[in-house]
Amino acid sequence: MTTKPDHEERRRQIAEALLRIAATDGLKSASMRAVATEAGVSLRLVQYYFTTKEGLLLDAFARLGTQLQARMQRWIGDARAPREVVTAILSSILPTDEESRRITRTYTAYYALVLDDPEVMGRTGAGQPDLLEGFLARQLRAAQESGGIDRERDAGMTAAGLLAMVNGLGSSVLGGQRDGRAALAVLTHHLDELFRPSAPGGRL
Amino acid sequence: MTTKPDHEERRRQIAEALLRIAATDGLKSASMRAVATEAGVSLRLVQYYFTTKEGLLLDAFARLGTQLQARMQRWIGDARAPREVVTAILSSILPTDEESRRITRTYTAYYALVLDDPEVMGRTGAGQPDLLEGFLARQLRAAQESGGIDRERDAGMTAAGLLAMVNGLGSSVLGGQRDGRAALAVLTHHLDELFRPSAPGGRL
DNA sequence: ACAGGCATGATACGGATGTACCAGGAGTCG
DNA sequence: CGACTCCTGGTACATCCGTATCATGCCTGT
Repeated sequence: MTTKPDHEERRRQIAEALLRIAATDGLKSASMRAVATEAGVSLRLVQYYFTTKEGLLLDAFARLGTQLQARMQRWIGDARAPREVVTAILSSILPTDEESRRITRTYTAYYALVLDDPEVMGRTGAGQPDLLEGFLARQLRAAQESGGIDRERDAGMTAAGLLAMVNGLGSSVLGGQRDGRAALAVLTHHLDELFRPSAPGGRL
Repeated sequence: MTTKPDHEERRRQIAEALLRIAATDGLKSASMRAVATEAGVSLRLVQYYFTTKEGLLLDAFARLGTQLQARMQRWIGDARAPREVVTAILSSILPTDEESRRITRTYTAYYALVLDDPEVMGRTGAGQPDLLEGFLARQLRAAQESGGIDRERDAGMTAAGLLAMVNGLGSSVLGGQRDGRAALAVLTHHLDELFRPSAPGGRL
């Protein structure tokens, strides 16, 4: 078993243990020792593969981002119509099933962490939202081109608003204010509002 | 000075010290000792007035809620028209000035805390959002009555969406993705979108 | 086959935290 | 006047954390 454990594989194993703990007991419970136990390795091993705890946190965070991105891709699937793509993107973020609940929860934990240590994460995770918002805005503009959305809407503003709304809805679900279904209902309601069938003879 | 320090006054002094620390250095930096130092009292005093740390956290949280409510009342002022009330409520939450930034930041810290200890806060802070959402929905319905908003809109859904959006915008501001002005711009854009009977006039 | 280095285990160290304990001062009421 | 109760201070204790240190094994290259 000690034969060439493939550095990367070990790192993945440990980082995912961290994420597992963060999702269930919160990030503050993810001590080095707890991660080691969860991953089934010794404390020294965790220290070896990730010299410092910050290193471990950053690496795990990057993997979390990859997981979310993969989930989004999966939800988008082969959808090509802008409305479907937009719906898929936004719905995939909402904590409706166990996976998304786990991801959202962990993301929030990291968010709280970055608020306490404002400089720790430079743009490791800060660039993502802007990219996503830009992509979303482009999809909305495409929908405008094809007549699905009123052309007078500001795509950038709408994208920002939708993303913020989904984010807020996720928080409310995690906070127990409503469940995933209700959150999804709010989202789809607003998407229906946005993609309203334009009345014949001009917009209302 | 040792004469009847008025229990309540002392508690306020200490709890506000906790909030001050939470707003600047994060909740995790708000140790008993740090709070004591910030409040200018001895550690024993903090222990005396709030037996346990959880007691202190809960008390401070209640005061934070009061502060936010007071701010909202102040922003609403003497506004009576539904649109103005709605705008005031939502804008007051957004981290645009130092006070709201402090409040939002601290609220977020508590939110992260409650995610780790799901049972600690029963409904101490869980009832508030629902009440606010109900109030907001009622204002929206009033706006529909007076013709400010399309009568076919679902007021409940809209209220939930707006609140979630403001919440998400606040997070993005705290995360450094945009500043308070930009967040306010997104909000007002959506409010303009909502409150338009049929007249597409010039925008500001 | 042997040496060198990568990988792993056990444990120690300094610091911080929440809470408990002991001791004393001040005001009040018998 | 004396005792009792409410406050306040100083400090100790047990625990957990991240990290560092020492020692040892196994694989590989030559």
